[in-house]
Amino acid sequence: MVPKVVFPDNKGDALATTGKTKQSKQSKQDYRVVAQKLRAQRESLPIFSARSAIVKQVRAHPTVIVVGETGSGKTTQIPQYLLESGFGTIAVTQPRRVAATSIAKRVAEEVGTPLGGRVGYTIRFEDCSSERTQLRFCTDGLLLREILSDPLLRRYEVVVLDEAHERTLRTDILLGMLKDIQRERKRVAELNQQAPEAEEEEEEEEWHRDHRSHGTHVTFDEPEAPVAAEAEAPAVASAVVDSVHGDVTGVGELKIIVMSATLDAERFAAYFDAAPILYVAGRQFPVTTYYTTTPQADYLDAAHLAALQIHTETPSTSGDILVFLSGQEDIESVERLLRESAGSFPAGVPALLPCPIFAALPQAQQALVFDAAPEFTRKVILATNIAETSLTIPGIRHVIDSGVHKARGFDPRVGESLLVEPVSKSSARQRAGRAGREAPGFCYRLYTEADYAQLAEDGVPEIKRCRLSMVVLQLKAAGVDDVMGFDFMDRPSKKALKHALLELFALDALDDQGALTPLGRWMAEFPLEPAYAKVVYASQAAGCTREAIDVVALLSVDSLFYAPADKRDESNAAQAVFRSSDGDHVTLLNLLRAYTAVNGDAEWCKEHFVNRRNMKHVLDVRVQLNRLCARLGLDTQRSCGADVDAVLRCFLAGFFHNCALLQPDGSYRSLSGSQAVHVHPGSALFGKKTPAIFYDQLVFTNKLHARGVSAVDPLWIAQAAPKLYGRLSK
DNA sequence: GAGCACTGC
Repeated sequence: MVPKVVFPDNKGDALATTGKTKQSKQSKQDYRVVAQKLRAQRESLPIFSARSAIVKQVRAHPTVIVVGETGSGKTTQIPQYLLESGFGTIAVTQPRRVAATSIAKRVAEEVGTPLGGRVGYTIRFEDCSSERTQLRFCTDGLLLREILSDPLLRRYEVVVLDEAHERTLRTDILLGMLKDIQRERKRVAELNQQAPEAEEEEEEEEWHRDHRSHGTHVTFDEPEAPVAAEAEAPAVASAVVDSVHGDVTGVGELKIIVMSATLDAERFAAYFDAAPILYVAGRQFPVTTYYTTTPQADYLDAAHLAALQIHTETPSTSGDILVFLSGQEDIESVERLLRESAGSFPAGVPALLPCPIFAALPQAQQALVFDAAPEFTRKVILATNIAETSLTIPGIRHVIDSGVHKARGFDPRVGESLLVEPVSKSSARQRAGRAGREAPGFCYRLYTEADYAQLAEDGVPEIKRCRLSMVVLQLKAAGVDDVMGFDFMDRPSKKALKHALLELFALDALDDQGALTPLGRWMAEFPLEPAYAKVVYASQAAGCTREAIDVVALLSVDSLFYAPADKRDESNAAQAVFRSSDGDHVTLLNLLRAYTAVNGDAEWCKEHFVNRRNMKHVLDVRVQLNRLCARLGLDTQRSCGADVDAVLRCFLAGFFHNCALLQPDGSYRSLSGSQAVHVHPGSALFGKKTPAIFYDQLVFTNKLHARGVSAVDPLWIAQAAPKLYGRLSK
C-alpha cells in the first residue's frame, strides 16, 4: 500500500519505494512550521509537566501503567516523549481503526515529519509506514497478527497498549501475550549479555527446561522471516542462538505501557508484577448530573419527555442533546415521538431536529449528525453506544442516558445472545462525559440514584462473554500449547475454553491431543472465525473456491442491505431481485455479482438500498483472502459457476453443528441441541418451508434466531458429519 | 408474521 501524507503537497509516494524521501526543502520547512506552531499547545497540556517523570519511570521499570482522563494528551504525548528520549521503535495500539489513523496524523504533524516517515500507522488494508518508522500506531488486532509472524515482536522496543480499560477481546489477548513476550525477551536479553563469554552446552540444556510450558514452538515458513535455519551455521561468530527462537542476537527487553482512562489501574499493576501507576490529570469540563426521583417504566417515553423538557427550558443556543438508547428500534421509536411533538411547538419555540445514528446506518446518513443545525434549530442526536467511544459529536451539552445498552453474551450451553442490559457505572460516567467536551454540561439519567448505586463498577470483559474458538486457535498458533493454563488477566470459564477446544477438534484444527494440526496451522493464517477458514479450505476440493471466498467476504460485513423504517416496503421490493430460494448465502452472492456488474455505482446502491461503503469493505476482504489463499497454494479461480450447491456443501464442512430440520408443525429444531430455532425475519428463507437448513449465526434476542440461513439436502449434512448425523442418510 | 449493540484481523 502506498503511504499517504496529510499535506497537500504530497511527496509521500517517495516513501513507498525506498524510504529515502526526496522532499524539497520547501516542504520539509512546511512540516517544521506546523510542528513549531503546535509546540506551544503541546507544552500547555496537563501532561507536559510530568514529561521527565514519565520517561524516568519507563526507563526504570519493564511495565508502567498510565491513568489519564480524556483530554490529558496521554495518547499523543507519551509516545513522543519516548521518541525524543531515544527509545527504539515504538508500537501504540488502538482498539479502533479511525483512532489509529487520526492520532498518527496528529502526532506526525506535531513531530514535524510526513506521515509514513518517522511516524506512521498500520491498519488492515492500509499500511502508511516505512522502514524509517519509529513510532507506529496500529490497531490491536494488527499487532496480534504480527505476533504470529514475529513471536517476540523483536522489531519493537516499546509497546503501548492504549484504551486498555475497554477490555476488548484483543486487548485481553494482547495483555497475556505481551506479558509472555516480555518474560521471554528478558530471558533472551540476559542470554545476549552472557554471549561474549559463551561456552555453554549445559546452560543451553537449562534454557530448554526453563522454557515456558508451551513446549514446541511452531515456526513459520515465510522465506523472509529472520529465523535461522537449523542446518545453517550462524553467519557471525558471536551470533546468539536460542533453542526456541533461533538467532536472537540484539533482541533486548520489551517495555510495556498500559494506558487506561479509568481508575481500575491497580488490577493492571497487579497483573504486571506491581508495575508503577502514573496518574495524569485530564481536561474535562464539569458535568452536572440529574437522576429521576422514581424509576421510569418506559425509558423511551422518558427519553422523549426529557428531550422536550430540556429543549423548552434551556435556550437552544445552550448546545445540542445526545440521547443514549439501546438500538435501532429504540432510536426509531423516539425519533417518531419527537417528530410528532415537534410539529405542535408553540410559535417562538425553536425547532427540534432528531438525528439518528447507529452502526448499520449508511455513511451518508451518519454524517448528518456532524452537520450544523439550521438556524433556530436544535439537534437531538439519538445514538447507540457508537457515540460512547467510537465517535465524538461536537456541540453536545446535554446528555440523556437511558441506562441500558445491548450486550453480546455467550454461554457454551445456550449459545450467543444479544440482550438489553443495564450499563456499568464506568459506562454511565463515559456517557455523561460526552456533555463536557467543550463547556460545562448536563447529564440526565433516566434512573434513580439508588439504581445507579446498584450498577456494576465496570462491564464484563469481552473475553468472558464471547465465543473463543478463534482466540484459542490464535493462541495455539502463537505457541501457547496449554491454553487452560494461559495467564489471562480475566480468565474465561473452563467451559467456554473447552467448548472452543472441542469445536476446533471437530473442525480438524486440533488433534485428539489438543495439538495444532497442519490444517489448524493453515486456518490460523486467516483473519476469519475458524469455521469460515474451514469452508475456504473445503472449497478447493469441491471446486468452488472463488464462490466460497466471495460468500465468506460478504459474511464478514454486517448490514449490506439497509431498510429505513419509513421505506421498508420500497427497500424490500428493490432487494427482491437478489433473493434466492436457496437462501441468504446465494442471495449475497447474487448481490455481489450485480454490484460488480455495475461497478459499484453509487446511484445503483441507493436505488437498491445497498450499503456501498460496506460493499467496498467486502471487496477489500476478498482481495486479502485471495492473496492469502494464493500464498498458501490454493487455486483461487476454481469456480463452480451456477452450481451453487457445491458452495452450500462447503459451508456444511464448517457449520455442520448449525443445522435444523423442519418439524411437522412448520417450526425448526436444531439437529445438535433439539432447540426451537426461528428463521430471522430478515432472511430470504423467512416464512419458507424447506426440509433442512443451516445457518451461520444463532443469536438469542427474544427468541433463538437463525441468521444467514440456506436450504440444504439432509443427505449433505450426513455426508459432512457422518459420525454425528449419519442417520440422516438412511 | 415480524427484527438486526459495537469493534477488529
